Amino acid sequence: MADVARAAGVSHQTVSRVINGSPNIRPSTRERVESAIRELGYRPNTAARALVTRRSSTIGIISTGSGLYGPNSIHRTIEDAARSAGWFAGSVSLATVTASTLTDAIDHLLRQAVEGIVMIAGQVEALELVSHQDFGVPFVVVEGDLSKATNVVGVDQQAGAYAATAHLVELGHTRIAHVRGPRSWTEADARETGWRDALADSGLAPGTLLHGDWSARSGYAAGRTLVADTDTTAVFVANDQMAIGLLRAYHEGGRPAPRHVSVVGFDDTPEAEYLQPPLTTVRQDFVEVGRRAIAFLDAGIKGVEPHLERLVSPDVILRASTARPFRPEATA
Amino acid sequence: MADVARAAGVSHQTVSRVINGSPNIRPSTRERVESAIRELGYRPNTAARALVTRRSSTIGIISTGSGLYGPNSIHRTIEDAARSAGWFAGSVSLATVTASTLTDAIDHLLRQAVEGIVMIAGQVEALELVSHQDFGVPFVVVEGDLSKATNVVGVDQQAGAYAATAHLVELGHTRIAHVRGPRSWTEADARETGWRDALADSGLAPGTLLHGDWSARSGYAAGRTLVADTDTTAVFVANDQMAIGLLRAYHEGGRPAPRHVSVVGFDDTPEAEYLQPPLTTVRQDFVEVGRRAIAFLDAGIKGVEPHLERLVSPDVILRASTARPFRPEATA
DNA sequence: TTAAATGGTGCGCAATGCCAA
DNA sequence: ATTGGCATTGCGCACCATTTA
Repeated sequence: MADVARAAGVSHQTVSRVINGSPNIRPSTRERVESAIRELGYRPNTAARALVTRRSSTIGIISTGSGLYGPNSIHRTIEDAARSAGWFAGSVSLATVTASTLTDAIDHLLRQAVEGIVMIAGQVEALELVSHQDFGVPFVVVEGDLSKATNVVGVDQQAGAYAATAHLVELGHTRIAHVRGPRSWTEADARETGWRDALADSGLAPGTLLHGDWSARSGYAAGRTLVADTDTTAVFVANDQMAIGLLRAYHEGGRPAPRHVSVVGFDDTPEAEYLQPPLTTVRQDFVEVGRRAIAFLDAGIKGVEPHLERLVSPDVILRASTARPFRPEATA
Repeated sequence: MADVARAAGVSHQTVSRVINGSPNIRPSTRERVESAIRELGYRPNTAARALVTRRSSTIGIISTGSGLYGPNSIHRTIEDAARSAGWFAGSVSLATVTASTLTDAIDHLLRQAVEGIVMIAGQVEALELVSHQDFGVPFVVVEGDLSKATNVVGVDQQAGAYAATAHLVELGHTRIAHVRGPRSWTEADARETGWRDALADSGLAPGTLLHGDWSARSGYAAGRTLVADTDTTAVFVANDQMAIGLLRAYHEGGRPAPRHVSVVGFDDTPEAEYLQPPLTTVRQDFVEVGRRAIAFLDAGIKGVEPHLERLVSPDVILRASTARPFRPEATA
């Protein structure tokens, strides 16, 4: 900075003013300083600035559930939203979520003096661990459960599940099963609740409930079980990956969708449209979720109230994996 | 730090020595200082340290091709490897790669005084843009082309494609088509070359070559074209997502795999095993790629020669989407 | 006594904010 | 209304002083 000041014939202080857009600078001076900056290829030293301002302009992102479509997509959009808002985003991806890995991750970020943390996690353990602590910086949880933590931003899972189930009901299905996500995920709980509520509101009894782990493998296992139950004519699966496995199990079992079973997924992964059959699923607007996560964090850091809804509403995307129930007696 | 020194009854210098693991500290003193650190919840100020050491301990990751399985997976493993190696990883995800978005991204990172940059990009434009410049910090390209840039780490795409094609040849296929990735991606080029070489080495003429864009949609389009050509009995598809679309097109066309066509993908996404039929594909060891990327960056930063292979060898995973060619005349 | 081990002092890193010119 | 000077931020290093074997 001293070099720039010398080149422009001003004090280093004036250079600082130009950089920070102070209003009280004569245009000619500003011009001189700016051209000196350009010529010298000068870049302000972030460390020095952080030291004196006590602001790092950095936020941390903790992401869990790597490999899954949803968390991954959200991670990207949050990074992007952070950069647009002028933050430097540092991230930590956790393969497994335990008290110790999570604590380490938070510690890693806090050491870097992040001004806020966004955690993408739906596991109950993670939520409980962070909700009882104060890290000294704003903390926003994405895809968690509103009832389990305070600063949550995400998609209205329950509404999405409700709409997906309602779609199956409208088609005329009366025995609608659900393959849910793992026990410890709040999203899995919310989707199950949506399914349950939609059935109750239609006067239907809950169908079979099976547990998966989000993987195609577990969806396949669930499908193997369900395919034997010919009373069940529709399945709401908690994510697209499991739906892939389930579709295959039904196909193998000689009862392919949508003729023998209607299937709805959740996520709308890019390939959902090209599965056999194309998958009816629930689309979540991850870009909007990312934007809101950063908006909430921003508000927390600035200490103001954010005026934004916490939950984004998802949409059901209709495709060929759902149809009216097949009634052998009707066609016979 | 002054507080810690006071609490432990030593000078701030001694505290600094303890934190940085200086050998010349009496165990009892070290113990006193450490407990003071714990009690006060003291965390060294990264900015101050960076200022004086002129080292940020931060590296930058630029990732392109978000949404694709490969780049996403690699991103995670690099982040993880970086943290294990003591680096703070900041990342920038680029939705589109142009000279300006890439320059912005690099600038964003350089402003944070990153000590090195890892770029996950296979697009020729990106490689060309960075290979003619010196950013003042080590720069490693992941998944690029060894011939296009110097510091490249990745999977041996060509070998993987060669093995995949050779597998089809061994099964007895003689007309083997290829659905490649977009024109501007070096990985797409390498996979095409591997396909071409394997055919040439077997004395076979190249089959039909179609271009896709990595999406299931484009694979579906390619499949619609290929399914009409009954001479082609096998297709090597440059990634699993396109293979999904292609499988569907063949299914719709009444020529399902593996009976009428053998299909090999590339990536081994988690759901590949549960497609209809389960997809034979090429698995890449992303964890190893991430580790090596950081190892190379580390070496570059320390100014030493890395003693590691740049390319990781992939494996062909055999599943049900490939089989011996179907010969109507033989069964008739 | 010498040599090794340990602790203390003050400066400088690169920026910003306040106050004075 | 502009511009400059001085103090300040938290830490590490060079250097010096002191204790211990």
